Amino acid sequence: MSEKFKPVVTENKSRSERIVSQIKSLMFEGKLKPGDKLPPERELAEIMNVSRTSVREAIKTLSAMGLVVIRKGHGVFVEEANLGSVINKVGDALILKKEEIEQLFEIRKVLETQGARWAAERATKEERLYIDRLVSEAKEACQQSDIRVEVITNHDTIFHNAVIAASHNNVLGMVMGGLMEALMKVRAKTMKVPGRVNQSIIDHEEIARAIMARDGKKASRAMYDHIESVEKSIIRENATRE
Amino acid sequence: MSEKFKPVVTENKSRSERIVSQIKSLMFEGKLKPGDKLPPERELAEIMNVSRTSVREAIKTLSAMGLVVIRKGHGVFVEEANLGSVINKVGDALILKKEEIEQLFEIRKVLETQGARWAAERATKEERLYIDRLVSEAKEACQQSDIRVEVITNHDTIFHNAVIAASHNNVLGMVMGGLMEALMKVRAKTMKVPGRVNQSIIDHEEIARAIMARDGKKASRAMYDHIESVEKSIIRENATRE
DNA sequence: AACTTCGGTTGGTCATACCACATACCTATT
DNA sequence: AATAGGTATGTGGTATGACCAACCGAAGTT
Repeated sequence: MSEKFKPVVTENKSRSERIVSQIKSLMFEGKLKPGDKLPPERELAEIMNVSRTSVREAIKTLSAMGLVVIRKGHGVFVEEANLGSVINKVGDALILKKEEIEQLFEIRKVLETQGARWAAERATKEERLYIDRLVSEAKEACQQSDIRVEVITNHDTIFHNAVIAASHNNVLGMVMGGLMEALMKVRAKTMKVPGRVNQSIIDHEEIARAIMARDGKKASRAMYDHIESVEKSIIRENATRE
Repeated sequence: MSEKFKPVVTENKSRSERIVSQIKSLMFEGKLKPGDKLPPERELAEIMNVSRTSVREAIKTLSAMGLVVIRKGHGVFVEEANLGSVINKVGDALILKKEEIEQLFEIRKVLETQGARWAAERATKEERLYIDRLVSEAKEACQQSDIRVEVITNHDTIFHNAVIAASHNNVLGMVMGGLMEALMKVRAKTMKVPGRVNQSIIDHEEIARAIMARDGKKASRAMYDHIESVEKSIIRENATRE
């Protein structure tokens, strides 16, 4: 039999894919709003006339895309499909090759530098005070002898997030969130470099001062220096192993 | 029973999740490179001592994240991890709020401006010539009367991608790919604004000239002006509706 | 030589059973 | 009556085993 007798409309989509687009459509049309609970898998399978397997695979896909959240024993719930939820998932998917770490820092220098500038220019009084307090607390905590690395790492994350938040650009926060998550594995090690902790605190102090003074240019510059300093530590660390 | 008697290591991960991170680790360590073929599902299930179901759900997740591509009758193959693929799949359901669009453009100004600068400084001769040729072609195509909007929109995407690619920072490419995907829907409309097409071509020409001349500062500035010009068109368009 | 056929590999779907977690309700002990 | 404990039920998670559908390549046919 020759080629041309094959069915014309192939309908290439698999069943689970069709379920995915169907549910996405419902969300787009507003018939499924954030917070809504999807019918149980078994029920959904019956309604759509497919096996539970297919339904599960569809839901698994939607979950990986961040459009729904699965809660064992409760059900499947619709998530808000905003830029954030999507980009946040990106961190999971991002795998950093060693040569990409350098490029990531290039981006950080650009984005966080600008973020610090915006923070200095736009932060409310509360935000500025909060940032300042963060640094003070870290400085104190740092003087205790039994200080653990996790605490500092944690502070570092909070500090950077606070600055980004004060920049009043949510998209920036989302992007940085994704990138930092990807960098996490690498960064945990960084703080162990001798002197790194103290240097970071000093750097943060400088940045905070600039933001308090609402000096965008200075904040930007301080952030740049800080990131470059951290970068050198990480690159050096990573060069030793492998 | 008091809190402290709970098991210390909860190991919350489900089996499929564990398989996902296991495979991701292999990719991170370079033991699975793009193009590599994963063992068949049945085999994988046996190796890992789990059911085929779990393996399939794991692969489904990896696929949704864009880390692998599934080819029926062939097998599962490792893909290069790019941020765009994730967002790409969410596509229709993504809704950009107006304020997010503004913030997105703020980020674009920062990132693409820097990207243009890097492109001017780092592009190879071939890359520079390619960018230049792109603009020439678009200019010609633009003079035809029966020119369709899609063609120009397409050129615009290709041009911006080419500049980013010439910046020699892959991470930047991934981030921008994701962001632009999110902006797509909005942008398709922009080109319909009277005069927008011609203005874009002129802008691109200016950027290309600066890159050809390896003038980072000029390229950066030209890109900034271009994006700001596009932004105004989009904001104006979007303000009219809703 | 060109085409067809067929068997094996691999992902896709189905049906069923059972496990693990969460909640609400009910029971029995105090 | 108050509370600890169990139990029924609803929900997602996993395991089997069977079969379907796309693909490839080798063997067979014209």
